[in-house]
Amino acid sequence: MTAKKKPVRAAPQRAARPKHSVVAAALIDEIRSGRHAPGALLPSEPELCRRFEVSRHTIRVALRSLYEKGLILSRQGHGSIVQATAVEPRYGFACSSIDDLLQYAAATPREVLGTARIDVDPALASWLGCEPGYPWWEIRTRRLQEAGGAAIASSRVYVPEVYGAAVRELKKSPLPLFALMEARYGHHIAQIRQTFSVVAATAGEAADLGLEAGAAVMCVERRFIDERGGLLEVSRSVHPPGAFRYELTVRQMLGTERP
Amino acid sequence: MTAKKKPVRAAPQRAARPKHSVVAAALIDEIRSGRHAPGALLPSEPELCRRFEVSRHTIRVALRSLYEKGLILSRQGHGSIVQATAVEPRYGFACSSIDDLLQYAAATPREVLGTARIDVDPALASWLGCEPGYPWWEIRTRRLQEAGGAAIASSRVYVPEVYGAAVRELKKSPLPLFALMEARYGHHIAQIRQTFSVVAATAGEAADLGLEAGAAVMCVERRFIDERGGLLEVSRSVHPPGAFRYELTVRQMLGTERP
DNA sequence: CACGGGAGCTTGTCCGCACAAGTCGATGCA
DNA sequence: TGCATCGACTTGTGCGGACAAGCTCCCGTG
Repeated sequence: MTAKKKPVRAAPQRAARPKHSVVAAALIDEIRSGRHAPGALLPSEPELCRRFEVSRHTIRVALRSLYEKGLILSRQGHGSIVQATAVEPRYGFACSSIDDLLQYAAATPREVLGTARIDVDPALASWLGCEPGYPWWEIRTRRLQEAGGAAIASSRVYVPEVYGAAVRELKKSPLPLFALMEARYGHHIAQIRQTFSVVAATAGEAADLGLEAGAAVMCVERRFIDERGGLLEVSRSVHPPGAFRYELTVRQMLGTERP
Repeated sequence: MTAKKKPVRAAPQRAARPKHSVVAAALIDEIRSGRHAPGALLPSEPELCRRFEVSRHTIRVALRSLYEKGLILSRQGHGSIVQATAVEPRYGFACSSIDDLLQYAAATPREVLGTARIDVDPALASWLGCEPGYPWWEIRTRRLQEAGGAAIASSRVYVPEVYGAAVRELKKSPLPLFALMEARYGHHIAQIRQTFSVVAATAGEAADLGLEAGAAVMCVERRFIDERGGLLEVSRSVHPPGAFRYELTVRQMLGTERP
């Protein structure tokens, strides 16, 4: 055995941090300290190479990390523009399907109690967030724990009249309405606003659920909005106590780095 | 003038797509078609170099794009593991502070009704999601619409005994408990699990809120978890009907590419 | 003065090479 | 059998170079 084996690592306390990480940290610090103001250009890549005495490749890896943190934005032929002064810890969640998001009880059977073409009066229009006077569809549905079992949801769903074909399909398909609209009209949902609250059930809702009028129920209002900001669907579902739980796990989102 | 100027661009109809983009598209297609199953390893980078006849740099740019789409995950010394078979539109939401997330009514005054050091019995332990037998703190608080006004929230907050200093500070500071814990102990919150449901108020909660026992209330349970998976705080807040609304806007998230 | 075009800058793409660091199975010794 | 070690293989880091593509400004031409 020669003595050379095991490089010995003379200075184990050295963090041995990659250069690009050191450069990125330095640039983040400079931005936070105001040396590079938002809207201004960062020094060019060749200049940063000279300053930090690293290759352009290393600089680019560092800049990508700044980009992923939302601090800069690079444009070919122009430069890297400072976007924000600090990288804040961001909390959020992501899911890959709308069903996850809505926590749809796909297993529970849905009953379509009725569909009606209605003209939106001012009161309804203000709740829907649309202009009054136009025709919409109103669909009343109910969900049961199992077929013939207890009701766990009573919903009123409103969609503009033009989506009538999707509404007519609703009785034959187990899919949720937004899925039918997406499939038939190609408008895909870009945004969903959900509100959770406890309210007193209306007479109709109480009847659907087998409760006395005015009983406290969980009310979930949802607005589905397409990529142009147009309202696709508005729904109000109420659930009796104990029948509905909404779970939301939010985690700190780290930048998605892959050097 | 010589004739050499303007490279003429013999085939302008060529899309001139970057090679890394072509490689990425090919790999995405292969994954979607099932040629690379989820959990399996992608061919190694040198092998992809040979297959596509490009440099390793180009392969790595392509793989990064797959990573950012959530399709693969690379581990040094091991390889690139297929995570998902298709790049789906992802929905999510993000906010930059926990306060936004909790929609804290920072304006409403908080009343600390009492703090107690308790030993966690098995029933409580199972609800908290911790081991029984250890001492915890239980804090009872109430929030009022305005000083002297109607109660809009009654909470039971549980934290491990070691955070006693933060608990004692609670009466003097208007900050929420998790903020005190973060400030004093440096454990920052990595994950929050929230559950919304309608339940019957317990006798104590009903008394806090001025309702009759068993009244239906909105119940929000929150678990604060640190980066090592440890439980920092568990809380259960109940709100009378109409006093609490939780709003959640979720939008389609586009991938963040920077080539 | 309007405008086209080029110089000179920027970032984007792409190639080559080399070594470090991490994983995992095979090997061989106890 | 159990375990330490080695080596083959993987991705990560870092260097050098070159050219393409895009943006701005400036200058000369009409």
